[in-house]
Amino acid sequence: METRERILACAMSELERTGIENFSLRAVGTAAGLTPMAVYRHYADREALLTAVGEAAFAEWERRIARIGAKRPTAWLRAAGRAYIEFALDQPARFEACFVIRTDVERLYPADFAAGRSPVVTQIVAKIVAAQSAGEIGAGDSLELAIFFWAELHGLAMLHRAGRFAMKRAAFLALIDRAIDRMLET
Amino acid sequence: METRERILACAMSELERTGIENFSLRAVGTAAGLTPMAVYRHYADREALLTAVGEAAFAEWERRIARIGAKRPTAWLRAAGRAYIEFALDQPARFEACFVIRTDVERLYPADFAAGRSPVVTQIVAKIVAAQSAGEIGAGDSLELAIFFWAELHGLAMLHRAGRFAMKRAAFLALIDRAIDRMLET
DNA sequence: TGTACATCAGTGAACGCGCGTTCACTGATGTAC
DNA sequence: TGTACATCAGTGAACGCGCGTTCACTGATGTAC
Repeated sequence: METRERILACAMSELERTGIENFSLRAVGTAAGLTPMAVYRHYADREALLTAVGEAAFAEWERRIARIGAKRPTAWLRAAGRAYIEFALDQPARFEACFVIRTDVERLYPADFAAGRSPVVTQIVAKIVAAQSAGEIGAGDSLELAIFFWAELHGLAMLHRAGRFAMKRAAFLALIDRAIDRMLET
Repeated sequence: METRERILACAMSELERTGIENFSLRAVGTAAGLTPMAVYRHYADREALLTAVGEAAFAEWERRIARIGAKRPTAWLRAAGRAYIEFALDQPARFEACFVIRTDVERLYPADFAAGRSPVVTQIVAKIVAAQSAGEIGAGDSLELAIFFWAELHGLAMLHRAGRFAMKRAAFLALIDRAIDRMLET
């Protein structure tokens, strides 16, 4: 059904336009060239639509990670960190849907990650272990290092979203690179 | 004016109860034992009330920092990091008002911090410089180290808020302590 | 090939809700003479 | 000491708004015989 996907696409762009707190099912319908009520033909209600949006956003995030070509563990980690920030800068509402909003499907630290239920975190941990074996980064619980790595980037992204950085994009990305360098050099 | 302060106190607790996205001037008025309209006698509008709430929240944050007794720079930094997380855990809406919401008064990196316009960040930078002089932490741009320090804690707090940690308070605080240790040991 | 019927995407009016805000007002308290 | 008046905190009704959702419906398309 083509309409269903058009509604989803409009929902994504509405989300980027207005932010989650002003996300309106009616506006999505109108944006899709439909009566607001037609949306109900394809999604049970507002919440079902938001769930679909969240899943699509997460798929985009995983695509960004899959695109990373770097082979060396530290190079891969650098690229992944940068990808996280670029996702936050370029598609803030999708980023928010993935990493800021509470849902019922998010994976929990430490159990879900230790069990490999998050493909991305599992990759991060694997790269950290590989880098440790190669003596490129210091010792330490790899899962814990992964969450600290994630947290620092998440914090920088969130502070940026909160308007705390008066820097152009390039300067901010350079700052990010230095943050990653510092984390990996230990 | 006693009523004005009662309204502000009710606004704070309403904010903690409902979150910023459901914050309602009418509910505040009712909570204060007044007609919603009476609020207008004391605050120009919803936005003015929210601004007052933000200022009060920030004052509470500064009070938490002022309470730190530690003298050694690294001990002070540890205490400050822990205070940040405890603020986030104990008073999430106040934390959000201080560090998540965009306002027009937030200080910007790097200019405002370099100019000392944020008392807390200025203290953090001073402690980092002192710790560096004492050879307790490694070299590096002290302002940049301060923002990285802040960012990692902020990220951990935000991920916790997003429901990513399945840990009891004590275990989470222990994790925070290890994160701080790691940052300071470089 | 033509007719009868089922399916189903989309419509349009209407609902109740909570919101921020306005407005004219009441009624107690304080002040001036 | 008593009266007239101003001040001002608080009231209550009403406004318009956008929201999610319901409901009975229309009308095009596909299918069965």
